[in-house]
Amino acid sequence: MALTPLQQEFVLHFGEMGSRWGINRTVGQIYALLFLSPKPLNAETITDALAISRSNTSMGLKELQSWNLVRLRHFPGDRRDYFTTPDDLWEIVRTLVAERKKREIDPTLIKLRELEMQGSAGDDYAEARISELRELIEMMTGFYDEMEKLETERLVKLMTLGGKIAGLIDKASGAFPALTKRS
Amino acid sequence: MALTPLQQEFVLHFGEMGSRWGINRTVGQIYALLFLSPKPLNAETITDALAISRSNTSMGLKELQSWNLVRLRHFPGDRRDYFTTPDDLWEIVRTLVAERKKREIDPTLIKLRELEMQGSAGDDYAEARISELRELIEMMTGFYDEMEKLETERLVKLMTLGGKIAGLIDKASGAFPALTKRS
DNA sequence: CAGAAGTTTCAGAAATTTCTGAAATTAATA
DNA sequence: TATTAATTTCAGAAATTTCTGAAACTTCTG
Repeated sequence: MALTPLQQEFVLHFGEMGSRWGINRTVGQIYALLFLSPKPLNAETITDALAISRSNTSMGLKELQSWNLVRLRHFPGDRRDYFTTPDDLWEIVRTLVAERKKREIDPTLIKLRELEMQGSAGDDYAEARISELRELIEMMTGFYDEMEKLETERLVKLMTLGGKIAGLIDKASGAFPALTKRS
Repeated sequence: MALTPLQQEFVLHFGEMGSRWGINRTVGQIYALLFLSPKPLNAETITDALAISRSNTSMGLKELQSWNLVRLRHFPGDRRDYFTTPDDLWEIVRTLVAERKKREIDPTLIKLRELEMQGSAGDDYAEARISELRELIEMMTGFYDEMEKLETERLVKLMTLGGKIAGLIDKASGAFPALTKRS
């Protein structure tokens, strides 16, 4: 399968960005290719579209599956595995955020709680800083949990409220005088 | 400077997480050390606390400076550079998010716009997908820009609104019947 | 200006990650 | 059950990233 110039450039960009996103070039390219493909692709097709080894494709797909970023499909009379990305971009974003939280935040939250439990015998500053950090992360992950629960439609509304957000917050929480415009 | 067991474990954890966060072990460790230190530290002190080479410390600090994650301090009669992290954790989070956006999102947004400009001659599906992705990222970065503008106090309120958020959104945007409880 | 103190640069060494080809494994079909 | 097709595993090769020590540079001080 030869790539169109548009696909080509998109795929190469995702490959290059891969390292900044915590995945490798191949994984980025495979994902990009699937993302732009209207039909599910099998490993063989991916291998030759990207000019990589068959084993590299296999590992890349395994990695993408561990991120829940691809869906497996089958066709009657063909026993090869075919892969796609979800049509719904919001679903993709939700997965991406959930997985990054799991890998980048949760382990640290666990570690911070551990460190607080075991105490510190006189290292008061460090203990306070760790505890403050743990609280902040808990607040943010709590907020994330709420966002996660919202239907896409509400999420879109929230995101497009623009300048109205500040006022809303104030109304919802009994505005703190110093923050309101009048007085 | 010998580390307390608490500092030690925190520093090692941040070192290990470094690779998942897109920085290297040393950079993670230096940051962790500064974060827990009540006083600014100079390069020499960092070097021996972490048992790394002086040049590695220099590179790590440079990297942290490029992320705007450390502040430079000086003391009278001492011409060495001393480094700290901000006391305010919210400031740290804001910086972190801004820098990650700059490195992980902005280049892709630019690339997507480029690809849309140059068109595609018949690759309709890819073109539609790219355009949809670009729109979604624009919506999210627009929302980020709004959040970014909020004072920390309002941000905290928003994050701790809990279950009230859905109702708020509905009220603010003339609730969509299908989403409200009544009817 | 000469020397000392502090910092950065940089080429190569060390470590780590990614990728490949070959072999092994799994599963379907004859 | 033997054969074929598809996929995975894995040891080592290749590429990349990180780290170090030595040299270069910068800035201050006597």
